[in-house]
Amino acid sequence: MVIRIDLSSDTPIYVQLRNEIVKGIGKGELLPGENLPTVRQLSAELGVNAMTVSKAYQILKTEGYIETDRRRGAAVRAAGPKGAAAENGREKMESTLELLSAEAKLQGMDREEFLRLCGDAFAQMEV
Amino acid sequence: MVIRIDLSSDTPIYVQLRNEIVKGIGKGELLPGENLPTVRQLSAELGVNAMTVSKAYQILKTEGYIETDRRRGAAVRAAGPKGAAAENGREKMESTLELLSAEAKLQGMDREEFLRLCGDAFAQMEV
Amino acid sequence: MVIRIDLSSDTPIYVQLRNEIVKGIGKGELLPGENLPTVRQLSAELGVNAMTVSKAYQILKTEGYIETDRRRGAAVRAAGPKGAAAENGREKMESTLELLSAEAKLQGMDREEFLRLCGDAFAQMEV
Amino acid sequence: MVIRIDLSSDTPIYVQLRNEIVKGIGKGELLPGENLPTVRQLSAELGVNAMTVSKAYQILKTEGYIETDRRRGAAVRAAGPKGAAAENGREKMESTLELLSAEAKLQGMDREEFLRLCGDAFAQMEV
DNA sequence: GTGGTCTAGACCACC
DNA sequence: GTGGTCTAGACCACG
Repeated sequence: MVIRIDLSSDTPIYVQLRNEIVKGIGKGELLPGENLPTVRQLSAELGVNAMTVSKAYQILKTEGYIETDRRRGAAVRAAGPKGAAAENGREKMESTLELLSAEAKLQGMDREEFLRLCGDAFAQMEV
Repeated sequence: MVIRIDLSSDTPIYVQLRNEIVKGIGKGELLPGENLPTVRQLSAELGVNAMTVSKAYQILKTEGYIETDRRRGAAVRAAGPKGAAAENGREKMESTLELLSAEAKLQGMDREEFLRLCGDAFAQMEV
Repeated sequence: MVIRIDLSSDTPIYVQLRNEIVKGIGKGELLPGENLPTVRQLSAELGVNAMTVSKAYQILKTEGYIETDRRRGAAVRAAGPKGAAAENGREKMESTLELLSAEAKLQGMDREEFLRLCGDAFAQMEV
Repeated sequence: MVIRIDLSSDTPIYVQLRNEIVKGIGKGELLPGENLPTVRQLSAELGVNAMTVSKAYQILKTEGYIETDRRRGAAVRAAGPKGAAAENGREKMESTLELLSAEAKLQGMDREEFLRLCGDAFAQMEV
């Protein structure tokens, strides 16, 4: 799986990392039960601080996307995200979609075009 | 129009403000040409510093959502956002939707449900 | 002569006014000795405060572009701008051109293209 | 690189700073990838507030002249200014040149002299 | 140590 | 009265 980080972005690196991994799981590039690279591997590969990778993993763990086994390292959780995180996610998702809708409409997009964009995004998760 | 700010959020106040106002314009709660509250009014109402509000207005101005007439204060721009901001917005929007899709799918949502959510969000802009 | 003012611009209206009139004189749309509209006429025509127009005229007068006769109002000065203003203008002009050159180059323009742009601008003054 | 600020000028300090840095990049005094002084350094050196410097940097960032890496501070962007800023710049540049031409002509400059001035300015960017 | 955010309060230009 | 600018000083997130 390819992880792309933009060091000059304003979103923190550990958040970018978290997002990229969530996308990777969603797309099936990382399968349930599959191991993630170790913190050291990934930090070396991306040229970022190990603490940054560690922080991303920790968030993914609290959100229930991954679980860590002392012996095997981090692996994608089979059961999917925990209930609590999911509920929070729902509200946040609606709020984000509301903002996105507003921006889309004000750029002249109509309902059909916006939904096509949404559908295209979701389609990437179904391959 | 009601603006709700979460002082304990990790997203900066001026970004929250910017987002709320974009939503307000999108929903038609703020009509083209309509005046926004003055910087001082809004800052007093929200209990934040005037510079914070000013910063939000300046961003909205460079994005082309509003314009400021030295005589009347800030008002919603009739022409809509500038081309430049719109182009950047497209890529960002696709990236956000990709992440949202991944999160949605991993919470067990199927395509239909996700698109319904998207449609509901956009519907708020069409009232 | 047509004067176009952008009320939502960040450059003060009286400066825009001053600039437009200088351009007008340069282009020959306002001939030496020709009368300018009265402050009241112009302020009414543009829908701006009379004091704003007055301020622009005052600047043009100190710069030596126009002169005011109590009986005839303001008129384009035959002799052109005064020496002092001209000297100041020279330095300022060089500084502005330096900035413009930098911006041009960084946008990928080459010398030839930049000079063509400069030549085109000057050509408007020679019709 | 030497940065000179005129505290008594009517153009805001952060704009002067932005302009000086753009000139510096154009002249090659600041090379692509090279680091700019930190906000605190520069603010101390110039005797202005850190926020003022920060504001200048933020503008240069949105214009695409520099980028900030959370680890190393601000650095000159290799790719040059973003397309969006470049487009706006073109119109503004033509308008400025038009005004400059008028002023030049009214000071008695002829086409040849004006173009020499323009050429001299651009030459500084080609050393 | 870096930039980013926010505050409280002051002053100014513009209209 | 409006937004814009600047200050001095504090705190925080990030890495």
